[in-house]
Amino acid sequence: MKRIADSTVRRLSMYLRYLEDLDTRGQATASSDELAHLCGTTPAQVRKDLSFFGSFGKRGLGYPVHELTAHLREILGLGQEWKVIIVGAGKIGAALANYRGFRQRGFTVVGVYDSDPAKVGTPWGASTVRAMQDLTTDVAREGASIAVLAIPSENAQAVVDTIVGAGIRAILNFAPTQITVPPHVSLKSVNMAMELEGLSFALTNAELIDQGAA
Amino acid sequence: MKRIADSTVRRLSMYLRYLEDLDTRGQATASSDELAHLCGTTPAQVRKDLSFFGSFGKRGLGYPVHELTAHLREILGLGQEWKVIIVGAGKIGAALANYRGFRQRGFTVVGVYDSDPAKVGTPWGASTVRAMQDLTTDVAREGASIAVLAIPSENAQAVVDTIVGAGIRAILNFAPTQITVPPHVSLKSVNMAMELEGLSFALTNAELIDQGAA
DNA sequence: AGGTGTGAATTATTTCACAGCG
DNA sequence: CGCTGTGAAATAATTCACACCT
Repeated sequence: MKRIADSTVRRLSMYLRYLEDLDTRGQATASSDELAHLCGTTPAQVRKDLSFFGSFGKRGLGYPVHELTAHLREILGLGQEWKVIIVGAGKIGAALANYRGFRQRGFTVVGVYDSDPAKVGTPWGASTVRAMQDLTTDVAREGASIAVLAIPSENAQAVVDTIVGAGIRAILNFAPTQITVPPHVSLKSVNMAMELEGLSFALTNAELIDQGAA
Repeated sequence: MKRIADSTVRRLSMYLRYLEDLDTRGQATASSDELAHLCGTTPAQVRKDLSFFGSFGKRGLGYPVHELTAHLREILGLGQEWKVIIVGAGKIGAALANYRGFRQRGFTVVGVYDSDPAKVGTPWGASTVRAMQDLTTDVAREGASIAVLAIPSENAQAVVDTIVGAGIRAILNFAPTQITVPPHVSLKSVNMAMELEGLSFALTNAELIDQGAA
């Protein structure tokens, strides 16, 4: 079976985002052309992306919005609730916990952890910050499978080893450092410094840039 | 002149990150092999990336750490101070303003803006949150060239038009929506929902995934 | 007509492999 | 030697273009 590229998955996520909009507005069908325009890609790309997973469209008509929305949710695995822990009770952790889209898409934060004893026990939304020592048993009890890592780089790898040992199978890493995970664990990293430096590069070397957008 | 891919620039940023570490530790040279290992890429990739910009290495020896660090900083445009405004005085804005790497790499926040009258005037670090109406004249006076957009999707495009009109030439967008900018403006988007959904997809379709890492 | 689905062509990116220099 | 720099080869991603359905 053919492998799906990361870039494809990101676009699926974007299609879903806009299809939901269209669905709410009651639009029945959308063409690859319209979807491409909304998402800043090309009609051929839209059709190719979707065709990996089936034939959802009707020739001459376009894609049924409501139906395709459901399909994409299924494909992306959003048909279930995902339990998420946040490791690191700092500003980034707070921003994420607050993030509306989080809950909206079926991601539930079941615990926030910090290694700083001063933070442990302080209120955090409806709950309180917990100690790292509790993490392993909590994850097992709650059945959390995703962790958001919002900690400094210093001992990021040690923390990763702990949470992987606890049974976490996917990690969204905000620490600006390279971490490694076993093959059965998925890892995505978001690196602010890298993005900012990309902009700095673009401003400095306008003529060398691939394209102006992202 | 050959165009530089975005992926290349991201790796340069990563090389810099680790070269700085090595430099601090007093290591004089580093081979493409060592660098690749630290950054999770391949030696050939490291050499190809660097060779776009010059011949920095010595055959049989490797790359001079201190010198290459300086070169990369220059290439990435980090030789100067970049003035940054943050639009949206919420949690994400706060997390970013707080981010150490920000200042460290020569990015200075010169203003924080919000359209909510209740937030305008409230303290923000050493400064206070300012009104959107002040943005255009402030940007011109301060010479800010980068904006971080940490606002809801609703009227993101209108805000973009305003800040582009004010003279901002690079935008880091955290709003989970597609925005368009004129060709002379650089845009990078970070989309939490997309990352999370990528993990959800990976957990759901383990066998379809391109690779386990990022 | 109007718009999907898809093999084929194109373009971009990564990896190979080796000549050549210190 | 050891390791860079780089064309050439391999792979991956995107775009084209058109047969085909409604």
